[in-house]
Amino acid sequence: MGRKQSRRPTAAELEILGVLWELGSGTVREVHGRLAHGRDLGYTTVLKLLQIMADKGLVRRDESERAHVYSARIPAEQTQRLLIGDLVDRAFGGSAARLVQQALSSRRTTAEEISRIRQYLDEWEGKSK
Amino acid sequence: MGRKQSRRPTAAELEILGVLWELGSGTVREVHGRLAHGRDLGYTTVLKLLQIMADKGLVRRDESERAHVYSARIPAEQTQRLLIGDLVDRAFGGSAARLVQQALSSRRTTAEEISRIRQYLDEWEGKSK
DNA sequence: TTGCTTATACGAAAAACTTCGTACTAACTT
DNA sequence: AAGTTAGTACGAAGTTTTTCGTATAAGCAA
Repeated sequence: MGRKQSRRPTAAELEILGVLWELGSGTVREVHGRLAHGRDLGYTTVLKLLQIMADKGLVRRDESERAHVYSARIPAEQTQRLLIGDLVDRAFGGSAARLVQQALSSRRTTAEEISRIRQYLDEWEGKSK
Repeated sequence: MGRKQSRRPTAAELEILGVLWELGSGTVREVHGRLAHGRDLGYTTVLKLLQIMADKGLVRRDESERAHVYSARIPAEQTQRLLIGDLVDRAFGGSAARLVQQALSSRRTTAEEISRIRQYLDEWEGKSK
């Protein structure tokens, strides 16, 4: 039953959260469908993981239908911040700028994304001034 | 002996890599010194980890002196890209821009860092045009 | 009803990661 | 030489995470 949350989700948990953030909510079958695409991943594996996550408080479970419906209990943003903070501390010597630099150079980034990032920067500077 | 590399380093491995990236190279004692600061972390734990990492190909080992000297085999940048790619895929639906947005909003970012980021963006756009 | 399909529950094996103790050895020190 | 110090090697226990098999039950179909 509901334990404390707020610790970093594990790799597998994060994958599931990713699906739930995208879908909004989903049954085990739906989540499994997304995840087990090319991969060989058992149905009950996903089920068990979701049960564990429900226990930890990472997901909410709606049991009103036979096939339970799960949804993320923590908004994507909160978890993302946690993960970024972790990564910045552990791999980037605390510098967010360096992370951003690597993020830009490591991925194909569209012009549209670039301009969106500029927009964030503008907003950000506006706020802090 | 030398196995395939390029898989994601674990949490503990990343900590050690961080020290090695900073120092350039170091003995077990030196790495342990940095890591076991306030913490209670055994000397042989670090030794074993470095041995494992050498086996995996994550670090290079110079055995010419009695106290072996280790150094990271993979540059920080490459590992950072790997980690970011992973995170973007698993937690940001593939959008680097969203990661950047969160990075900016989740950390105290100095004006200097902001301008450095703008610089990257300029360079980036220059290159891709 | 009887059987088939599709669910959940849950124990527990398997795998991955972390930690350390003990054995052994080389190099100093006295 | 004998003892002490500082190092590596490595097995293995401890822990956490991941995976799945088997049991069971609900619902549907004939």
